[in-house]
Amino acid sequence: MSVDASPVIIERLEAHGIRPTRQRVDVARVVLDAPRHVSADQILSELRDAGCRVSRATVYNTLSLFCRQGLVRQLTLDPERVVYDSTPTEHHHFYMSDTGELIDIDPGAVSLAHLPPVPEGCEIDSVEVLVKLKRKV
Amino acid sequence: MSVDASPVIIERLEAHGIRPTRQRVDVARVVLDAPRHVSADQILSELRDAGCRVSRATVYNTLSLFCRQGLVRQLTLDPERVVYDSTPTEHHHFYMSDTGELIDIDPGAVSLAHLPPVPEGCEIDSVEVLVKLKRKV
DNA sequence: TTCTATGCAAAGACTTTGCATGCTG
DNA sequence: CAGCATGCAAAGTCTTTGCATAGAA
Repeated sequence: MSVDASPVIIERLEAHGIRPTRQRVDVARVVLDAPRHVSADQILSELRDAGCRVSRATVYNTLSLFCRQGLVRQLTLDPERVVYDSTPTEHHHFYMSDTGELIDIDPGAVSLAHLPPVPEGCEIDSVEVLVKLKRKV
Repeated sequence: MSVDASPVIIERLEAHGIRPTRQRVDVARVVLDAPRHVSADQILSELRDAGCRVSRATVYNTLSLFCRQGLVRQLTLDPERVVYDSTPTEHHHFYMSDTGELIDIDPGAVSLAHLPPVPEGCEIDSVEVLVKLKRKV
């Protein structure tokens, strides 16, 4: 049920050590085609709507595989809205608390002037800034 | 089963429009006594260990009430670790991804030099910085 | 007394797992 | 052919809900 051979996507999966099966390519096409933030269920619906035969379990398994291999990142800003981010590199977010909508912020657009000393024996892995927004009244 | 009258806690609940029942005071004593980050289940265990009679449902209800009334904040940095933060005012965190341990960072200790323009029709509600840490090798 | 809170168990959402079948290399 | 991926349904986790009882003002 592959709509498109998607050589770019296949290469990208292989580059991350992921064997490009039909279902994985289908999931990748939904998640990776553009920078976006999608839930597992949303991915399943989009795939089903597109006529792809994929089971729920496979979507979950595939997403966690993609996470492990660094293709996507899991974001949990709200327990009700676990979402996969197709931009796996460090960046920041605007977050609309009411709608759950997320907008990426380029890491270059934010600069941190100070940070407190890091606890003993640790080093910084990443710094993420979350800007929560509300509608102007 | 109130171990202690806890007048300070009772006043604090009342100041937030919360009627100070025994169970609520018990939950508050666990969560609010010091700055900490605890899960619902952890709270229930601590209460049970202390000999308090509280049901799981009441812990959940009480926590969501405390959230609504601005006494605590819910943090979800990891879908596996939803946690309540007893410091409801804006601040930042160090996060040990491996253990889930959280350390508060005073808002004064971080300064953001730049932020990109906020989307049309919105204004900033809060800015949160999350510094993920890993063990130094 | 009247209204709200509590407790229990059942229901619910979301995610993972076990195992047989099918596909990939 | 050997091994990994998939699908389905069942099991798990965490959280919420419904309703009768108990408690607070």
